Amino acid sequence: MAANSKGNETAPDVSPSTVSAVDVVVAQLRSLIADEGLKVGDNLPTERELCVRFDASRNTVREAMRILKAYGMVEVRPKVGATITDNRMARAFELFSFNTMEVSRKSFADVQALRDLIEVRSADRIFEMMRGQDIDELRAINANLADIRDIQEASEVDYSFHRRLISILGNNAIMDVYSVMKPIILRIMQKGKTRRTFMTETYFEHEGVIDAMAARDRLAFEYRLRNHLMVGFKNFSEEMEEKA
Amino acid sequence: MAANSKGNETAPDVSPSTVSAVDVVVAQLRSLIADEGLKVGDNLPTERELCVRFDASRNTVREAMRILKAYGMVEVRPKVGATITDNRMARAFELFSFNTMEVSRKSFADVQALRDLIEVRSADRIFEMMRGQDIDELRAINANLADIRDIQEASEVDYSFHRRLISILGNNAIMDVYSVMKPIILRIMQKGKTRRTFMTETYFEHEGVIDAMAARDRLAFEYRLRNHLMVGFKNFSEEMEEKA
DNA sequence: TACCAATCTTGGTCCAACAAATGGATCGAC
DNA sequence: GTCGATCCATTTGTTGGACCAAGATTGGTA
Repeated sequence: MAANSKGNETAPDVSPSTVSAVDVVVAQLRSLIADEGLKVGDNLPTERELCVRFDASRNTVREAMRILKAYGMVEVRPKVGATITDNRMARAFELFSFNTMEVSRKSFADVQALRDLIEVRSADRIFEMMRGQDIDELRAINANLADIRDIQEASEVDYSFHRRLISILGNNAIMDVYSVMKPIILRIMQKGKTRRTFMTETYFEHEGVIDAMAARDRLAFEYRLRNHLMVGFKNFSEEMEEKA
Repeated sequence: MAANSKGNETAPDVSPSTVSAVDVVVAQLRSLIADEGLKVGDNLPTERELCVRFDASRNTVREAMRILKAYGMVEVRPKVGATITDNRMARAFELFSFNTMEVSRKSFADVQALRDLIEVRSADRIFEMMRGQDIDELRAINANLADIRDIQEASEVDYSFHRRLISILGNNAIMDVYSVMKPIILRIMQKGKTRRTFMTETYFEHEGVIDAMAARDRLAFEYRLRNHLMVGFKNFSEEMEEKA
């Protein structure tokens, strides 16, 4: 058993002020997983065993475990222990499920600017890559806006439309970025809108974008798409104003 | 199947993880933030005050705080306390980055395309936002290429240059994306280059970009920067060919 | 063999204490 | 009076220990 410890092993180096014991344990746990070649489904040692192995108190180990749990890397069950999982994606979405805490205004603005970059400024490449099937599917997706039952569903359709649009680029990195931003994008879409707004304005704006694509009119595409994005952000800003 | 056990009737079903005390505190913290209308920058009560307010032990409060910290919702400093932040997007991207360890050739191409989008296609905004200090700092960073000792160090400087460049946009989402892509970007930069290449070609290409900024010549900026990115990727592609 | 109870294990929670860091107050010098 | 150094109190960081509840294990019994 680790006696008094406290002094810890002989490793005074590094800047100790910025590195907390919990962070060290987190790093050690990562190393442990990597070194042991642990895969999803395997179990970590018990908390008490980790204490002696890392020479840390149980509370410290538990706080480190909380971090891994929050990251969706492990799943802890009483009596069973910590099982390695890979729910990081789901966690990423949960980050924004805290509807109690509003996503900051700047976050919205930044995301919207990035969307403009991705969707509008790559218009040339979209036009270069797009096929007839892309346009057909976009129309099919947009048609779903007629049947939406609530805002939530509408924003999902809206998101699908834009996701399908950039999928034309065939760029996985961009798709990944879009996936991560999805929770925020959904919120932007929902802000200041009603079910009716989606079924009319949003629908027609999308149609306009598709029409521009079908006509291979790049300038119209850019103009309408950018305008569409701006409208969404304007709605959002107004609602923020009212709240304040 | 998992032994049902738990003869208890009418279990609240959903939320299988049983409501642990930590989860309760997390929920209470969320309510607290919402009810008090706390914004980014505000401070939460001290741990001990939260203990009495939520009737929980300090360990429980701390574990709950670890979760919020891991989610990028609060930032805790000794003596200062927990300050509300909104780094959730950065966390989301971090989580996501773990999945992209498998870097295929297409991944490189996709990342490079995204870099083109971010750096070159936002030239107008860069020119709109940039100040004299930005140019000075870019020159200072690029000057470091003269002292680099190895490829690793050189690529770090190279990355810093580009990161500083896009920081002019003042867009956190874009900065987060760039941070996530850093490992891949570094590999792209290192491919097909030598220490000498960095000290000569890369250095002068960067200087050319800075000169264009100083002269407020946007077309030259776009041309040189895009060319710079293409050169880097061309080197990379050639080395990939040889290896294959 | 099948079932059931006692026991062990393990995560969940709490407590008390000390260390380290830092913001703020106090006090002194110029 | 202003500035700076020093001291103090507060707060987070960490530790070790304790107990509990429930699942897992074991062993006994029918």
